[in-house]
Amino acid sequence: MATLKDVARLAGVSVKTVSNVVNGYSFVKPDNRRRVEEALEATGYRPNLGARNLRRGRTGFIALVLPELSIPYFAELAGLVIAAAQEHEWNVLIEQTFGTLSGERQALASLGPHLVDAAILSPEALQVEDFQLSVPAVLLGEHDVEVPISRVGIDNVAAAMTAVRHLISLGRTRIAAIGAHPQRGTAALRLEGYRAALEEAGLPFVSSLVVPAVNYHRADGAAAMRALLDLRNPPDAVFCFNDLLAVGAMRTAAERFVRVPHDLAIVGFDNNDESAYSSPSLTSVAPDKAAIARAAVDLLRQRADSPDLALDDVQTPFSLQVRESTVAR
Amino acid sequence: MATLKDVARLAGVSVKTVSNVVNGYSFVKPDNRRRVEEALEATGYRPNLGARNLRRGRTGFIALVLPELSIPYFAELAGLVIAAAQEHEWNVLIEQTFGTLSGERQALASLGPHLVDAAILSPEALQVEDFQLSVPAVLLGEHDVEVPISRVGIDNVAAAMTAVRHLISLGRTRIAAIGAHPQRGTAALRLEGYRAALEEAGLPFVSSLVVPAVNYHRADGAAAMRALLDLRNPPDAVFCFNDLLAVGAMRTAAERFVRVPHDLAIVGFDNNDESAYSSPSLTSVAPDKAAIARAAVDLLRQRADSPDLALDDVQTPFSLQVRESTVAR
DNA sequence: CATCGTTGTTCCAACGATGTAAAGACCGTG
DNA sequence: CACGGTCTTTACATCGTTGGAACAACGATG
Repeated sequence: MATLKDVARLAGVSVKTVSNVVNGYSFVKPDNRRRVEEALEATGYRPNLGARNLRRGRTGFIALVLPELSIPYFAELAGLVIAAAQEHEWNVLIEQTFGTLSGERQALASLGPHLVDAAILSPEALQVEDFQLSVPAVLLGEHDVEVPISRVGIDNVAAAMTAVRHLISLGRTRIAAIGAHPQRGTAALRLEGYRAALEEAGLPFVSSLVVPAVNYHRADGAAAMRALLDLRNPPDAVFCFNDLLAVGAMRTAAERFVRVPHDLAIVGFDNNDESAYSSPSLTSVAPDKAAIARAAVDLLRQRADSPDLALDDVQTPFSLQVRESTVAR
Repeated sequence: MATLKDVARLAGVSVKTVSNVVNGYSFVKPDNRRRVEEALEATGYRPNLGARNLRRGRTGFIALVLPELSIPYFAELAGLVIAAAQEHEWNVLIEQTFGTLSGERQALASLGPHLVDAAILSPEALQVEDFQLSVPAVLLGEHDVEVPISRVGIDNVAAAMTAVRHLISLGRTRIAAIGAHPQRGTAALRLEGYRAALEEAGLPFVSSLVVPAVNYHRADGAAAMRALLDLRNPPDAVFCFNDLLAVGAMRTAAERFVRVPHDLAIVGFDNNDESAYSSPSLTSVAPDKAAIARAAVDLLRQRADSPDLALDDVQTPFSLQVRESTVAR
């Protein structure tokens, strides 16, 4: 592999001059520039990023800390983050925490400043005291605890209200919620939105219609739905806190011969790609994932360049994708 | 951020002694070792990976080049590769090619030896002449062209035969195939297996029942299924070359009121997580993704340590997950 | 023609870690 | 107590790059 030295020898100039050409420094004689460029071409020179970053004090990487890539929402988001990072000449390092506190702590611990320039975090269990980071970071999604980190995400309360209002507008009155979770900040906010929409419509808040979910996997949605259908007075609609839960719920409904959407309307959250193709297709709250990815990376780029910018809180847009899983009674 | 120098000063020893302690060199006096360890603890020292790798000539990264993270198969695989790489102290850099030749060439070009120690490739369009790599690499999946690179994957012909034999054993006789593709090596192999299974059973090969797919997305499966249902004599079973195509096909069937599995049995390929939760759930060829990830990383570790090991071709196991989408006539 | 500013180039040091060689400490032995 | 051999530590160079200072060349200016 060719180094600057090799190129310099071939072009008959100093190493620094080659470096200047590579980095687009203006004052290089046309003649030398040509010779250097020819030598670069001839040797197929590619800068050694390790060395460059050692010298510059940057690494060229950002970390993306998320629960699990096998969860479609995070996979889709990761793809978008990678694309957005590329435009800032950043490479993305993905760390999976599997949603556990220890996994998250471990991921954070490995985020020394020599490994990454910045980090995008999507934690589920972290405590306030864990957020002692040595690099600029941004939190994806809202959390109910106050942490000294910038955030990017949608307004979860408003989004949940939109979903539940939609169900109410269809004449549904016994609306369940799947996905309550004592630790998750977003869960608390979505529950708050659910509650607010019910209240607004004068519907009672029935605690037996609120089902927790340990994880947010399909199996958890299926189990929660079983519990709901076993109630003496089952719901006529369900608001699921993510699409996987909704898919699980739909599966249980099908097994129990409960007709979706007629007997049971279902709304999900995240608008996964798969949700447009289920039968029936799933109505879902659709955060603008590309906007989230872009905003997060942009925010980090700014913080990486000037570290003491104030905290920011970027609200990205969302919409409600109405599909077959919700119709009027 | 503390460096070896800081630790050395604090412990009252030379930089190299600290380095020796950090790297587990045996001959350090207990007394010094203790002092160094205390100093390491006190300063919270973490090695600068850039510098270490510059010196050692390795980067600590491997590349995972794949079409798109939003495709569940690759997302699941990526998660497993990351986990497997972690055990070898490798970080994974994901590059998306979006299945285009230019995207793949670009990804390959960026794989200089100073960026990554090795690479895992999942190409779709690359030509033989593109495989001039400067780092050890392994190809995921089989390809019909011969390339001088080690491979890891299942036996696609056998897997396809297993799927089609299953349909035949259920009494299906007009079996379609969705996913033919002129460029993709795996497509050719799966088609070969499809053909072989038909022949073995004495069933005719009907070319109108073989539908190509440009991409392997859900929409392509839906479109292909529409074409099949428009035939004068539509199929009673479909073998889809991946689960996304199968999900699309199921969706079209539902829209057209074709009953799956009774009127139409469907088999997919990849066994995505979502396939267990569709209604009906999807029978699918299930490659052992964890085994693939592990084998690929292990193989690269060996090649990284001793670069001139011979080419290898690891066959990983697969099974057929029979679910609701296939029953006897 | 001495001086100056501009332009272009080179030399040197540094980023933080590690391999090498050599020096130093320490032991037992003759 | 000099010697050799085994531990233990250190100084130094080095990986490939870039920032800064120094230097060199140049025409223009007074």
